[in-house]
Amino acid sequence: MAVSEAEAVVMEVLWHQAPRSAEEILAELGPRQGWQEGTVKSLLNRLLKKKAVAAERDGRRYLYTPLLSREKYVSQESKGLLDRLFGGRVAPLVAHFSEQRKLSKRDVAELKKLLQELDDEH
Amino acid sequence: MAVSEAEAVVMEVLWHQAPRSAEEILAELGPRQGWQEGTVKSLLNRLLKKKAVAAERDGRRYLYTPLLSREKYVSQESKGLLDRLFGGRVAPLVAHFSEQRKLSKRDVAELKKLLQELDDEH
DNA sequence: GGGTGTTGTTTACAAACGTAATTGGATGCT
DNA sequence: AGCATCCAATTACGTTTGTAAACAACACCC
Repeated sequence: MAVSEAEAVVMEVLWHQAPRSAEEILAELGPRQGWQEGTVKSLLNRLLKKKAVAAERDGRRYLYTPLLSREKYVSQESKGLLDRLFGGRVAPLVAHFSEQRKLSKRDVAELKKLLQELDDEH
Repeated sequence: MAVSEAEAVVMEVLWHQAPRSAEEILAELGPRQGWQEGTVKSLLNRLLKKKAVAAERDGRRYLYTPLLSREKYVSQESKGLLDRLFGGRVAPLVAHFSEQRKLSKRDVAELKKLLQELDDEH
């Protein structure tokens, strides 16, 4: 089953560092998202049910670890958008951002380097 | 309010050609999506409520036209993904696809051309 | 050993979504 | 005028999502 947007926020915390307790996650997300304890607990349980995280007992509490990798999640999301909106092709996506003036100097430089490196792998 | 995924499928039909009647839309989506008449009608009504399409009477029926442009929709969706997953920057997105081997020869060629043209506008 | 705190589990509830059936109003046929 | 037909509008219903409160289990202190 799909990881929802709010759930993904919790995943980000775990991708950044794991394993972590619910309390630690709340400490980070409470302020940032204005979430209550119950909210984080619920999201963690849904993620457990979806097999996106694992819980390992640590005394009175649990420590949570991602089972779904960020790479995999990002791939799914990105491919979804690419397929739905750009016919599955990357160049039109970039062209879109270019037209929207969303390409920074830095982006352009990095893209050139990337393409260069692709060439170099002969 | 946000246009949902199923609603976006209807929008695609209208972006491709408009104005169109509910019947025409159903003729296209019924087979492709396995949707019943009521489904398409409901989606059209939700899109009306969200001001994403307009309806103009044509005798006994309505003709629907997009109010939300595809450009705008694509921009919102793309920016959302970019911000959520790639820190709002394009180069990491492309790098991701590159790592996933999702860059075709054609993509690479087009990207080079695009970057070239960006340079040319001095 | 009974209250108190701490952490996890279950339940709640409104909004959005996917999917559709039902109802209702206008049009036309007989 | 009465009935069938064709659309659109309303209502329905199960699921997912966002957000959280209520409840339960266990450990600790006095």
